Amino acid sequence: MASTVAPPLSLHHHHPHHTPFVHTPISNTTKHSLLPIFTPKATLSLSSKTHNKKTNPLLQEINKLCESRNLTEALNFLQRTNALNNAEAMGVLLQACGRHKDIETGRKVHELVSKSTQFSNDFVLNTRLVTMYSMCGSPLDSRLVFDGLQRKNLFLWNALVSGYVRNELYHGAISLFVELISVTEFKPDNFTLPCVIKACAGLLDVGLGKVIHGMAMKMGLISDVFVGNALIAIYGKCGFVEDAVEVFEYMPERNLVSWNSMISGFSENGFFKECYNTFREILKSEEGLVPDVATIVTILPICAAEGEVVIGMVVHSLAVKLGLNHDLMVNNALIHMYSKCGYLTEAQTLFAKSDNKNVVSWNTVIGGYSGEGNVCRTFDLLREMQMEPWKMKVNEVTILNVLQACLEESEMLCLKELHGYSFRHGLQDDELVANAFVAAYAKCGSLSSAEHVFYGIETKTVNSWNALIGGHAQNGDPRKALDLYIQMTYSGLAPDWKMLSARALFDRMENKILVSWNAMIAGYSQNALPDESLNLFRQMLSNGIQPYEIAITTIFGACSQLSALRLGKEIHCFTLKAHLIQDVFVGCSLIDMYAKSGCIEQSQRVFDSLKEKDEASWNVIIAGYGIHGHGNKAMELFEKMQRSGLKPDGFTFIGLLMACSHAGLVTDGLKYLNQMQSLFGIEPKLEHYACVVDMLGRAGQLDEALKLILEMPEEPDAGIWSSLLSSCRIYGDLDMGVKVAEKLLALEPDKAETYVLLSNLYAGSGKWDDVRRVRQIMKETGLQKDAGRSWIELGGEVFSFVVGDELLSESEEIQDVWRRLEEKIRIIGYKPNTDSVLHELREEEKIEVLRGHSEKLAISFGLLKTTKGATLRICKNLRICVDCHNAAKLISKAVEREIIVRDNKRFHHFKDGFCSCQDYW
DNA sequence: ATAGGGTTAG
Repeated sequence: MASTVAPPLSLHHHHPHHTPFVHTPISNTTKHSLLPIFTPKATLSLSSKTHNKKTNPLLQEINKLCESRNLTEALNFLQRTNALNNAEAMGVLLQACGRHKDIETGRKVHELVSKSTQFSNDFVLNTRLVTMYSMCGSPLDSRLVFDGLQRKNLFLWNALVSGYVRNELYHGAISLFVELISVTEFKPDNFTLPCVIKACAGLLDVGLGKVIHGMAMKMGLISDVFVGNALIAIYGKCGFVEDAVEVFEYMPERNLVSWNSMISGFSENGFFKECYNTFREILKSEEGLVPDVATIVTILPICAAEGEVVIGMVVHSLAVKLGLNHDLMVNNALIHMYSKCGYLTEAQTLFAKSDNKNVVSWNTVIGGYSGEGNVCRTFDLLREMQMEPWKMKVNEVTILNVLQACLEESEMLCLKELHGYSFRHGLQDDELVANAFVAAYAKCGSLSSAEHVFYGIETKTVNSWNALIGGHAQNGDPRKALDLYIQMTYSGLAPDWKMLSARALFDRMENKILVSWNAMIAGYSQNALPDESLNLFRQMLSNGIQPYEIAITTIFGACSQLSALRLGKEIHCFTLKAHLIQDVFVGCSLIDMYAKSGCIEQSQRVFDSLKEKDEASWNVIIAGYGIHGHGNKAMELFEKMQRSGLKPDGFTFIGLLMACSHAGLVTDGLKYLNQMQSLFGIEPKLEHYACVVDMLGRAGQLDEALKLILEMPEEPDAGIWSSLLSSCRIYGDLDMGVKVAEKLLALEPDKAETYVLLSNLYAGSGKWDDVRRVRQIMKETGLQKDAGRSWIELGGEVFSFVVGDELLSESEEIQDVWRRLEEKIRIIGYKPNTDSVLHELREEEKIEVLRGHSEKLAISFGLLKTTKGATLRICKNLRICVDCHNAAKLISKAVEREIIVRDNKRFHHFKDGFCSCQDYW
C-alpha cells in the first residue's frame, strides 16, 4: 500500500494531463459583459400570501396535519369545515400527497377538484395535480390530468416534462419538449431547459444535450444557474469534462450546486485530484459557500476509491462540525469510505451507532466484509439484516455485494446458495445480478452454470456477453473440457469418477480438473479457446451489440494466450474503427497481446501512441520486455515511468523482477526486491519472491534461492518449490532436488509435473533405478505427463504438433524437410545434444527422439508453408530443450529466417545464428 | 405552481 498520504485538503499539484482544469475566479468585468444577461421574469410578490399562511388558522391546521403525515385526517378536516373550495388548502394537501407518495389521498383530492367547476380550469391546482402524480410515481396520471385540460400554460408543460424526467421517461420528456417548441405558442424557459437537459443526460445523449445548449445560448437562458448546472451535469456524466469546465468557467453566477456538479463530473471521469481541489475551493470560497449533504456525499466516495482515509477523516470531522453526519446518506458514505480504506472497525462502529439505517447502510457494511473475502461475516450480516424488526428488504446490490465474498474464495456452494436466494427474492433477473452470476460461475470454474444463466437472460447486454466470453477466455470451453475429461476417465485414469453423471462430473471438475489436469486442459484450450471466444465475439457483433472495451480486452487476452497474431491484428483494426483505441484498458491489452505474440516492437509502438498512460500501461510494457529477455530495456522503462510521475506498484515489480530473472540480472533483481520495501513501501508478496527465487535458481545460485525461500515472511507455495526443483534439475543438484521434491509432493501429491522433474533429475545423474521407481509411481497413480506440444499460426489457422507426431497428412513431407534442414545445419556446426533426452536409450535412438520434438516439426512445417524470408512464430507448452534451441539458432542462419519461439516462460528470437536470450533461459 | 448536484453495486 502507498505509504505516503497526501496532506489533507492542501492537495497535490495538477497532474500534467489535467492542467486545463484550473478554476479561475470569474472577473465580472471581462466575461460577463460578453454574454446575454438573463433576468428572471418572475418577481417576488408572494409576501402577502405567505403572511396569510402563517395567520390563517385553517391553513395552519392543514400544514400541521400534513407535516405529521396525517393526510386522510387533513382531507377529513377540510370536509368537516366546508373548506373544500379553499384552493390554497387543497394545493397544500396535494403537495403533501406528492411529498409523502400518498397517491390514494391524492386521487381523492383529484376527484374533488375535478368535480368543482371552480377548480377544473385552475392552472395552479392542476399544475399541483400533475406534480403530485409524478411524485407518486404515476406519470401516466399526470398525463391524463394534462390531456383533460382545455387550456394549458407553460407551468403545466414544465410540470409534465419534469414529471416525466423524474420517472425516467426520458424519451417521453424529449418528445413533449419537441411538441412544446413545434406546435404550441409557448417558448421553453429556464425551468424547461434543465429538465430537458437532464433527460438527455439520462439517455447519455450528449449530442442532443449540445443542441439544447445551443438553444439556451440563443434564447439568452445560458446565464441561468439551473441551466448551467444541468449542462455541467450532463457533460460530466457523458465524459465531456472539458465542456463542463467551460460551462462552469463562463457562468455569470454559480451556486453550491454548480460546485458540487463539478466535483461529481471530475469524479465520474477519474480526475480525483481536481475533485479535491474543487472541494478545497468551496471551503475557502469568498462567497462563503458551505458544503452541504450533496458535497459531502460526493467527495467521500472519491476518498474511498483512492484509499485516502486521511482526507476522508477530515471530511468526516467537517461533516460533524456542520451537523451533517446524522444524515443517512452522509453516514452511509462514511461507512463506505472507512470500509473501502480498510478501516472496518470504524465502519462497523458508525453502522452500529446509527439509529437510522436503510438497505444502503446494510449493503455497504456487507460490502466491506465481502470485499475482503470474509464469507462467514458476510452471510451472518445477511441473516441479521432480515431479522431487523422492520424487515429490511434486500435488493440487487445486496446480492452483488454478497456475491463478492463467494468469489474471493471460489465458494461454489455459497454461490449456489446465493443464487437460490436471489430467486426467492425475485432478484435473479436483474441485469447486473444475472451477469454477475454468469461471471462468478465462470470464475469458479462452472462454465455450464455460467452458460445456463447466460442463456436464461432475456435481454442480453454487452455485459452479459462479456461475462461469458470472459469465462471462456479464462477457463477454456467447458463442453469440450468435459468431453476430454470423460475420455480421460474411460482411459482408466480416475475410475472412481466413472459412475458419476456427466453433470456431477462437471461439478467435480471445478476442483479437480482445472487444478489437477490443468496442464492438459491448458494444452487443449490453447487450441480451442480463441476460436470459441471469437465465435462468441462475432455472434455478439451479428446480434447488433457493439463490444465495449471489456469485450475487446478479453479477446486480446485470448489472442495473447495463443500468440494468435493475425487475429489480434484483426481486432486491433476493429478497435481503430470503433474509436476505442485510446481507452487505457484496450491499449493495455493490445500492448500485452503484441508482446505475447512476439512483437515487442509493435507493443512499443502502441505504447508510444497512447495519449494517456496509466500504471497498467507501463507495467504491461515492462513485463513485455521482460518475457522477451530485454532486462535493461525493462529497467530503463522502470526509471522513465517514475520520471513521468507515476508510482510503481506491486505489478510493476513482478514484471521488473521477471525481466531481471530472464536476463540473468541477479544483482539488479536483488536490488529491486530490497528497494520495493525501503524505497517504495510495497510489501513484497509471494509472487515477487517467486520471481527472485526463479532468478537465483536460473543463475545457478541454488543455495541463495533456498535461503530466500526459508527467510521470506510468507509460506512458500508449490509454485516456488517447483521453480527451485526445476533449477536443481538444470544444475544437476540431486541432493537439494530430492528434498525439494519431497516438500513439493507433500503440498501437491497429484502433480505429474513434479514426478517428471524428479525423474529427469535422476536421469540427468544417471540414476536409472530411481528413474524407473518414479515412473512406476506415476503409472500406479495414473499420472501422465504433458506431451510436448507446439503451435504455429498460418493464415489465421492454428496448426498443432505433438512430440513424435505422425498423424499429420504432411508428416512425410515434414520429416523430409527436417532431414534436409539437419543436413544443412550440420555443415555449420550442428551436433545433436542428447543430454536432454532423459530416457534409457542408445545414442542413435536418442537422436531419433530429438528429431520428433514438436518445435522441430512446427519449424519444418512453417518453412514448408511460408514464403521465403517470412518470420516464423511458434508457441510451445513446455520449456524449449537445449537441442532444439541449438538447432533453431543454426536454422535461422542457414535459411535466413527469423524464428520466434514462445515457450511456457518466455520468448526466444532466433536470428542469424543467435538467440535473444543469449543462451540463458 | 414548474427547475439543477448527492450514498451501496457496475
